[in-house]
Amino acid sequence: MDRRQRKTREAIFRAFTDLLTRESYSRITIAQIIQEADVGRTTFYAHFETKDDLLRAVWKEIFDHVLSRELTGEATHDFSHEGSLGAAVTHVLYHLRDSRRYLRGLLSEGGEGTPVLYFKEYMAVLLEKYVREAPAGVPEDYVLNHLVCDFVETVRWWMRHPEYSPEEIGSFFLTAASFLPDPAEA
Amino acid sequence: MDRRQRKTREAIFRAFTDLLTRESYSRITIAQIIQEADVGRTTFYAHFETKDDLLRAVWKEIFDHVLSRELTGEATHDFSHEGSLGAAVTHVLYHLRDSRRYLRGLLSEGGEGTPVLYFKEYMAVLLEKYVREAPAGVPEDYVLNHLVCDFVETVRWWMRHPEYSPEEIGSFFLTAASFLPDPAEA
DNA sequence: TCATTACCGAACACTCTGTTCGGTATCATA
DNA sequence: TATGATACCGAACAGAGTGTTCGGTAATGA
Repeated sequence: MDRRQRKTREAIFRAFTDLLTRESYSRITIAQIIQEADVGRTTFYAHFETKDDLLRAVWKEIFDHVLSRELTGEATHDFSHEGSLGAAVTHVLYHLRDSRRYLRGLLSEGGEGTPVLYFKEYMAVLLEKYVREAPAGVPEDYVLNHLVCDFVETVRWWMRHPEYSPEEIGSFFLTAASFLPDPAEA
Repeated sequence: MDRRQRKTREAIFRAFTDLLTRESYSRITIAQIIQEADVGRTTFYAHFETKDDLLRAVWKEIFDHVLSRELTGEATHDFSHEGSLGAAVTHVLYHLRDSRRYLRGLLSEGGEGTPVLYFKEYMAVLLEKYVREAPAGVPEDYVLNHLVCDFVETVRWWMRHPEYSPEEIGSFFLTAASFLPDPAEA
């Protein structure tokens, strides 16, 4: 990739995440981004089709990190329970904490606007395998949807209460969410 | 209230809810509303400050109905367990089903205006009193927030699966949500 | 060196919002 | 029935934002 392209792309990313620390996603304009990135309008649209496209790229980068845990040797957190739900959740939470600076701007929109959608898609894939047998009559996709939303909501709550550790937040989630294997038995 | 005002207001409401059956909230424009309502642009802004203001009014009307159950003698649904959580939830679900025609447009994707926010505010008030003691260490506002979001998410799921009855949906919610008194003991 | 390609910025067309203004129709009341 | 208040109308306007076009400049990599 051309060095110019790389630099421009990074400048846009940095500008966007910087803005997200101050403004919520929907309030950020392209004009703000290109001004902060010191990049021409045409250049922005050469890299991203829309603001939503840039958003998707940001989520992708976050979860590329999350999913490449075996590659990064940095044992920043506990892998002793590798494979268990608790470990998986905590792992994700650690990575999200690394992005907390701008994550708040992505999640602060009270509703279920676009910015949360990509997050949910990734989490659905991650949580799918941990769904235990649903109680009689409760549809399976209801359960998964329920879990994903619980997790997203937990993270959203966390952004408003950053004093808690990933482990604490993880335990809140596990305590709150039904339909999951008991942490002890997993 | 002036008859003209009443008619205009109702025309706008009807136009708005009609549009919500076809489009999601964020995609609806003022131009569409006034065209559908056959009302002048100036007139719209004489009644509502913004589109969000109209949204709030719609939610208010829904919950005015929900909260005035003792006034309406119509026993459209079961009040035998009046006061219990199960009855309260089912009651709300019945009323929401009456609005299901346009409710979907309010809950699906939402977007910038965060149409779900007002819904959550009303539900927070309704569910507050049913929160049981949270497990040790789990903050109380986390629990309430968790509950409200579970309910909203349940309704959202319902809109995509309208074949279920209010009672069934209610039981899904009660089964899924922790932090609630056991239906039997409430 | 040199063709390629990224970048630049100004201008443009388009959509949507919310306001202003002068004029018309309808209401409530005396 | 006369009259003042007020709701409504439409056209026009300012302002903000999006996404595109185009001719020119500069960096890249082979």
